[in-house]
Amino acid sequence: MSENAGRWALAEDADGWWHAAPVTPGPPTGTGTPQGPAGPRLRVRDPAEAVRAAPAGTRWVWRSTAAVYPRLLAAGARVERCHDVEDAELLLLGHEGRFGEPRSAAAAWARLRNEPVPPDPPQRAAVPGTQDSLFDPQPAPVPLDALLAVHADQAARLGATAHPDRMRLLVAAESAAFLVAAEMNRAGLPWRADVHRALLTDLLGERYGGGGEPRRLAELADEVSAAFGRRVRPDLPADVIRAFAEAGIKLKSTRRWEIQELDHPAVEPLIAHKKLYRIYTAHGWSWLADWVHDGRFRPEFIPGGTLTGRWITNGGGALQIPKVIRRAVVADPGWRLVVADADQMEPRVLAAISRDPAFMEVAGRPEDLYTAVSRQGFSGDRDKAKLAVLGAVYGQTSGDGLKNLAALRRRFPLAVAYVDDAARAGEEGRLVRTWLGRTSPPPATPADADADAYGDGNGNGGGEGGEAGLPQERDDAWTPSYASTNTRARGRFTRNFVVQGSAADWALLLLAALRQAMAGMRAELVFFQHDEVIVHCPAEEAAAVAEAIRTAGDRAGRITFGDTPVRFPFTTAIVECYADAK
DNA sequence: GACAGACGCGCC
DNA sequence: AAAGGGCGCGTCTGTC
Repeated sequence: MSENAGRWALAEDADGWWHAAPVTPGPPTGTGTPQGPAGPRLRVRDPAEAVRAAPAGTRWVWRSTAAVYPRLLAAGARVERCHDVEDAELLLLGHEGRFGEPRSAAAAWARLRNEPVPPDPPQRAAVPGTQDSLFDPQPAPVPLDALLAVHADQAARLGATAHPDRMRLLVAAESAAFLVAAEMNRAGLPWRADVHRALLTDLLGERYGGGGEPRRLAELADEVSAAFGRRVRPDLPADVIRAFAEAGIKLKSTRRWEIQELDHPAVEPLIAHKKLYRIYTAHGWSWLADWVHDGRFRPEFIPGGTLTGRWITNGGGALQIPKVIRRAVVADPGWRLVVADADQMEPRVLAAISRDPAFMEVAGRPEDLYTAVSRQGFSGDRDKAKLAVLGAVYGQTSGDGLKNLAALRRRFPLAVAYVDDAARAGEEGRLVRTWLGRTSPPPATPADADADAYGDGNGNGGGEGGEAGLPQERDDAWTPSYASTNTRARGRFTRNFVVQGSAADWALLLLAALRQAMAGMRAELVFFQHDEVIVHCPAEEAAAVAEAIRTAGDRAGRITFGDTPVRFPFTTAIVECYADAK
């Protein structure tokens, strides 16, 4: 993760030639003046040739890692580091309060020259079985000189942020994350289709006619109907609510937690049906046919896809694999899965960012964090302590959590004040940032939302009564209760944003550190889910990988948050099957 | 037939 | 016990 290795820029032209050149080192000019090439330019058909021509450790400046790096990987050209111009632009625009402006390299280049700014190309849905990248496959090419100019401009803007070192770290770490994502997309998660099929038949029964409704689902639907005395489709919420109403039970929804307390014979088969129907539709036979090929499940991982910086996956619902389905994730013969889950990641991050001395002390002990908290004002009740911490992070509004929250506030005043401050900022329409500088979007403005409880008082968002003379008819929307509901929701969002987002910051550094540590191994990162990684490796590498993960966790903590006593331990399992990890 | 939104539920 | 944060995605439903 050193910054001293030198940079090369790489760009494709409209004719499919690739141009590469070293970037002049030195301080950013701050004036948008292009940093010129420091050496001869390469013009090649295959971008991997450029990578091989540059020194090892070069940081590659390119438009989009997702667009370029899969091609390099296919040609066997791994790179150590990069600067993803379009991701950097997204982060910088957010930091500058310009959320929503186009983030493409072409747009950034146009802004530099005061020319019309092209909108970003629409995102395409993932196509099963392909490795297509997120954006339009044929974006407007950006010449190498334009790329250099945008890169120089970004360097200057990074220097002008609230904490330049942190923001530069965020950009570098998320660029590294795009490298990790491309490599994970290429590797795929080992997936035994035969195990999955056996599992489905075991849970759902045979399919009528080989491809029809599974027997067990039909039986449960019949049981539900029998309990109501008429035909009821359990997969139609309106039908279920009507049926309960006929039985004298009024329901607001058919959510499980609302139904499972009812005293009615339909409840048990209905809930069983919900569970199995979900598996059938979301991870059943058709999912298998769409997403698993040649023993691998290949979702498209997208770093920073959420507002808070958490990753998303495109296609296949990779971050929502039901626990029961994890039985199908099996290492290759002679290989292992190292499954590592960061212990209480978000509370530890809150300790690190709030600098609450008592909370940092608790988060630095080599034990379960909630148990440690429970001895501080919770009489050793771990569940209560956990609810209090989660209530603070999520913005609990009612229930026992509030009472527990008061105890938490007495023992850890700075930690609670940190999230309370973030909530107040949100309620007042201000922006908040993660530790490294990812910035929350502004509240919705009257022009682009049905209703808006903020925006007045600071002139932000206008108040001209809507656009094009279209007054917003929302007579039910502007009542005080509506406004305060929206305001509080905004506060809960920003409260959670600083913690969830700073945790996502840390996770980027974790992945970068782990990738670096595993560079000489055959081990491959194959899965990442917020606070959990899976590495697929030869059995003889498993112990070293587990140790590398432990080291990377604390190293990521120090790099992200500076000198802190807070530890970031993992629960790690070396298994052949993912389902055996918990 | 395409599309948008609501719903519900899987994960963290 | 009940309800707060972030998502993806399949289904249904209403609309054009």
